[in-house]
Amino acid sequence: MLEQSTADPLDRVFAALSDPARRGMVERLSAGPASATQLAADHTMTLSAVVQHLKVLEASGLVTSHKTGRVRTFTVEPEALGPAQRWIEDRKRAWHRDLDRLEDLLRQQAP
Amino acid sequence: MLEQSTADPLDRVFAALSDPARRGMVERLSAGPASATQLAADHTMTLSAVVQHLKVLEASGLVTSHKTGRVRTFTVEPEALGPAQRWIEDRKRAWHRDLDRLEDLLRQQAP
DNA sequence: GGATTGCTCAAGCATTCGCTTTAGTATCTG
DNA sequence: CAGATACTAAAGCGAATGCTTGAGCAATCC
Repeated sequence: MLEQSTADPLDRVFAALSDPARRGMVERLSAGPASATQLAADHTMTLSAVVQHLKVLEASGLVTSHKTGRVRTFTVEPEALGPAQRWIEDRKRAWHRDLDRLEDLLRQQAP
Repeated sequence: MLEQSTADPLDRVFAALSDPARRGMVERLSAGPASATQLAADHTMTLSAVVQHLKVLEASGLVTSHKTGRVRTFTVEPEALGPAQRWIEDRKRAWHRDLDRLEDLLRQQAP
């Protein structure tokens, strides 16, 4: 059994995106796949730290990776953004629905 | 001078959304404003804890609040979701752009 | 075969997070 | 005025985060 932790995938996606370094890596990867060392070149921190960030991204599903020889190549997985995007859109929709209902009430109250 | 911390607003919005309790509060507030105690009723944790979550949400700009008498009322601020939504959409766009470019290359290579 | 490269693993450490408990301070209610 | 109510502020604590350093190991280069 793969210990997949009980957390909502949304938790992991939003948490992954809350770090500027990780967002940077996703941005970089949206322009095409890259290796860990290539990704590390953009940052001042250790390769070790970069790899740890990449693990967080992979755990969230935002990127996948496969190893060929000694280099591990990372690819962005835009599908994983879907739930987050949908959650945000749902909030906006719900809010507008509420606004409209309020307007109706006001219109009835003071016609 | 208001000590506003140097973090990117995106950091704070995504971080705020990474907690299910806080997302729950935003969902609740999308249906209309509510007080701290009303919001606390939905959760098993202390009012104190709920208030701390609400502070995080307010610091991110996702909600605002104003106090009348002894009750503080919270309102959702859907505008604050804009940057996050845009960031996500930009990623998807960038990725598709890259895909298209790749297809072009393949088409040229093997016509 | 020996050095270099690209990553992996584990330990350690300071900081931040998510909570609780405790102790207030206004505000409203009877 | 005596509660009860609605929050506020602060201290404390265990767990999670974001790093670093150091040590290793397989793939590649000369």
